[in-house]
Amino acid sequence: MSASRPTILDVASRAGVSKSLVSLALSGSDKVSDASRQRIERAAQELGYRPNAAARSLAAKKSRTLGVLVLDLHNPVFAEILDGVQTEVRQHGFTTMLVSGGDDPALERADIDTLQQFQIEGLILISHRLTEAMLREVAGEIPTVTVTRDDIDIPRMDMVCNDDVEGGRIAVDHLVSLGHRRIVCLSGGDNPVSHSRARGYLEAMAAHGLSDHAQIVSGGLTDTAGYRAAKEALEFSPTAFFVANDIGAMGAIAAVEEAGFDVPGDISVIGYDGIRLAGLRSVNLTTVAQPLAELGRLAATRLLERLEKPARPAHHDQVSSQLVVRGTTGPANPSPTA
Amino acid sequence: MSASRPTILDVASRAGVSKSLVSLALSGSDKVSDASRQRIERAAQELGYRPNAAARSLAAKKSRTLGVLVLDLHNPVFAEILDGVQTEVRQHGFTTMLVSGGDDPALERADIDTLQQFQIEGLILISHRLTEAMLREVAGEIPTVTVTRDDIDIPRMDMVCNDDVEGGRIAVDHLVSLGHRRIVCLSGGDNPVSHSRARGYLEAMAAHGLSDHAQIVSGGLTDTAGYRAAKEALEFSPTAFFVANDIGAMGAIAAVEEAGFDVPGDISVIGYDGIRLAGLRSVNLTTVAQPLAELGRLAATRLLERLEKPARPAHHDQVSSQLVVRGTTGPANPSPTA
DNA sequence: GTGAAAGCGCTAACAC
DNA sequence: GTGTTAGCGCTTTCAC
Repeated sequence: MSASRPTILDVASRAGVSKSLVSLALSGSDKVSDASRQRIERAAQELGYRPNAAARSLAAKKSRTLGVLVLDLHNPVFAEILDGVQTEVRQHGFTTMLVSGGDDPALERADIDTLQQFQIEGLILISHRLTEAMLREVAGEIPTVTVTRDDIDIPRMDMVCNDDVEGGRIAVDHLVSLGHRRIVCLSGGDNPVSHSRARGYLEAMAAHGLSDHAQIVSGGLTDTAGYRAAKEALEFSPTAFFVANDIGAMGAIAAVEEAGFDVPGDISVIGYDGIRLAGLRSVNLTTVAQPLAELGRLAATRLLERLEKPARPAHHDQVSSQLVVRGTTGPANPSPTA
Repeated sequence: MSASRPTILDVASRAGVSKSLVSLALSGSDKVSDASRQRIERAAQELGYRPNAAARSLAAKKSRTLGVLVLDLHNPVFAEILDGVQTEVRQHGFTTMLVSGGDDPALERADIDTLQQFQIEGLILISHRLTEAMLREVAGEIPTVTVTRDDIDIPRMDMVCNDDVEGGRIAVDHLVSLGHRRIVCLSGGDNPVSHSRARGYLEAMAAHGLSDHAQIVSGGLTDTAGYRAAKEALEFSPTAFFVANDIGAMGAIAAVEEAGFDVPGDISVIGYDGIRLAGLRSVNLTTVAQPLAELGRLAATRLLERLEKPARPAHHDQVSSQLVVRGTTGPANPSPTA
């Protein structure tokens, strides 16, 4: 470890020019002669110079960095959305700073705080833990786009979402077409995504004249939550479960099989999200698939656009899901046995 | 969006003190009178003051931020390691900056570059894509600890690893104890983890006098890689697969079942990692489980220690895995039929 | 205890 | 084209 990192000044003196020329050259300005540019680039190269983002951001008053907050790194659905975000963001020469981890709103707010201290220029929220007040506060301070959350309408905040109500309907329609009537919804708990999906479920059940059978068991968006909810929901002797997300559905299947039922022989299970994992033959989960990478790409695009035009009205994008039929749903079994 | 964020100067004038006092007070110095401290804290509060990390890092020449590079966000194994990292890092008042995404060494090097520009004080590498030259370069510039990679010994670089050779042996011992002989290793490809695990496999096969049956098919560390490798390996008519990691094992199971075989009736499958997902009844994967969170915690600890004592000799920690028997391994079936 | 002053490494006018 | 000059918001001596 040498004395200390070389600065733009070291590069300047080595190249025999002033530090401003170095700055210009390194930022790709066209008002630098080729000769100088080359000398500067060589000097930087030889010195192993690396710009100091802190200084740059301080001076330029922009960091070219976007913050991303993610609900839960354990659920691969976020990695798939992030792929889309990254692709788009990189193309525009921005960097991305990722945080995750806080389980409650306050911790999550603290995570965003960290992001803000790093002078991020915009924020992508792939989470829904923030309270409305917090969200308003954040969105008021920094260009923000939410992914997967459309419950709170804030003037200049963009939202990109899947049509979760439609998705819920798609799931129910599929199940009903297979002859199911006692369809229980294992909801993902108290958050906008889950609410919408549950609403779609309710609407579709009603549309099929099945309101009497409609039954929602509230759980969460993790595997264990799905497991528990399914266990509890078994008492309604359902022939099918519509689970709020794929990971939860995997948990639900575990509970169903543990209780001695066959999937889909006795009970069908349909998930939501369309994570790659669900496509594995060993999982083979029927699901309502969102265009995950597209969701991420769109979010990044909207945010980048807003950085250009901060005042433009909010965009509310909605993408559509698609039913992917695999092995966990099948014809209704009128009297499943344990 | 108001004029512009309040700075330490705004806080100072509102509290009627100088900016240096504010700085002192906010960093918890004891040479500030209680009266001043309170006025300052109130002012900061009222203004919604948030420190500018860029300025702070520039002035203090330290960022209190650690960089973390992760191989693949799609594999939950990294989320579980990260949990351990985060827990430890937060306790010490440090922040963590996470990057991931580059598929090849150069891109990954670029990711680290980004991290360095943000003046991270230390680096946790949960990846193994970097070439030896790159790793030396990086480790020479910044305190670095690798997790999950112990192939390159660099003077002041700490390493925390699982004993993957032992893990490989554990897997084989388990399979052999079930009567398996034609055990094929679906390796994770050309990287240190996979090499060690494969070596453990080879050693154990030899120890059991099964060297003639030893067979390694090279794949990768993703579900699809496991799937493909298994498909290919079926030609050796194995009675068991030892797969380099859990996600790969899930892919392998898919291939096995797709070919009409039963797991574990015809072919047993054992994975490696011990991700939570593997414990789901619907997956129910027998595996060699690493203490994931502990791995992360240890890495963070070592790095934090090194920041204190930059020159101390490198620590090479090794943790042990544990066999977790679940439903994908069973007694050998002498003649599996499709 | 408290304030003044000198930078940290960089960008962005502005002169030349 | 190129150099000079002010800061960006903060920490940190060093006087008082």
